[in-house]
Amino acid sequence: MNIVFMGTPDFAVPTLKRLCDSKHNILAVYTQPDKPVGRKQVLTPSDVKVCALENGLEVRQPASLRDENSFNEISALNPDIIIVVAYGKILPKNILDIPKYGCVNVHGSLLPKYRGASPIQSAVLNGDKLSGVTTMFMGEGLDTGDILLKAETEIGENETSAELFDRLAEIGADLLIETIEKLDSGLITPIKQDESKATYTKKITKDMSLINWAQPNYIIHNQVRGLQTWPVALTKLSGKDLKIHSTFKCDKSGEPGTVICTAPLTVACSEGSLIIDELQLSGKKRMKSDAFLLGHPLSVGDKLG
RNA sequence: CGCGGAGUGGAGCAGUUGGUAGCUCGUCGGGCUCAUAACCCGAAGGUCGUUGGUUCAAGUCCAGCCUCCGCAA
Repeated sequence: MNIVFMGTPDFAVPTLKRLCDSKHNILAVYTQPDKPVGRKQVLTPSDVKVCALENGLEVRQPASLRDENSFNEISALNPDIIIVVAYGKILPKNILDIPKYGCVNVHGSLLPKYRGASPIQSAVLNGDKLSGVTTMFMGEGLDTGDILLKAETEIGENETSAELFDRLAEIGADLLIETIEKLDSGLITPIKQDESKATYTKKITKDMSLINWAQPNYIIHNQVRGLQTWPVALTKLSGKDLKIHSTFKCDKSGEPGTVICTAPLTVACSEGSLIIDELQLSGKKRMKSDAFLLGHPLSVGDKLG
C-alpha cells in the first residue's frame, strides 16, 4: 500500500520503522515542526523526523493542516491510507477523506477507555492491571472512530508509564502492520465504540506531581509510576524539591509523610508506606536512596512534604 | 546571553574568616562469632572538572571554558 505516515514522539517510531521494513511504500512523513527543547532551548527535530531521515523518507512539517496547501499536497500523493501515531494535530475532515482505505490511528489504550491525550499515564495512575493498544479508523471526534484491532497487555506492579510506553509502542507497531494486512485482504469488520463505556483522559501537567502523603500507599505508588518520565512525583525536603523516581509498597505504617525506616528509606502514607528506591534533590542527579542517605542524614521521624 | 544549584579518593557528602583534605558507605587484609548485610582492628585509594589570575600560600578568592542538574518550556 502507499502510505502517508504522521507521527511525532518516540512512541510513533517503532511503527514507522516496522513500516519501513515492510513491503509497503511510504510516500511522505508528516511530523510536528522542530521545537526548542531543554535548558538551552535548542531547536530539536522530533524522534519521528530523525527516524524518517535515517530511512531516506521525505519529511514535511506544516504548522497546520487546515489550509488548502496541505490538502493539495496530501491529495497529490494519492495515498491508499494515512497512518497516524501520536501526531499531535487534529486532521480536518477533508484530509481524512483523501485515502481510499481511510485514516488509521494507533492509540495507547483499550478503547473506548481512555480517549485523549494521556491514555498510558492514566492507566498507570489509576492502578489498572490491564492496558493495551487499539487501532481504529479516524473520525471527526477525539478517538471515537470504529475499532479495527486491539492487543492487550498486563501492567506490572511496579511498571512505570515510560516502560509501558515503550512496550505499547512495540505492540502498537505489530498491531498496525497486522491491521493493514487484514484491511487489505478485507478481513476486518470495524466495530463501533460503546459510547456508554467511553472515558477521557486529561493532559498531564506539572501540578499533578506534588505528593500528598495523607493518601494510601498504592495511590502514591501509582502517582510515582504514572508521572515517569515527566513531570515526576515530587515532595519537599527542608524547602527543596525532592523528586521521587521510584518506590515499592510496604505494609509498615506510621504518621503520614514521616520517615519510619532508613534501611531502606521508608515513608509512611495514610495506609501502609512506601520504600523510596530512587530520588533526586533539586539541583542534584537522580540517585538511589541509600546513596542519598550517605550524604544527607535523614532519620526516623523526619518529615517530608 | 531566561533564573538557579553543582563538579573533592569507587558511591553520597563536609571542608568554617585562604595555610597542601575529612565523614558515612564500599573495597582489601586481619580478628571476633554457630552465623551474618552485625561488631572490632588495620590498609589502599584524591594533581580537590579545566585553563589562567591574585597571594608567601587556594578545594577555599577572581575571570574564562567544559560537563551535569533543578526551575522554566
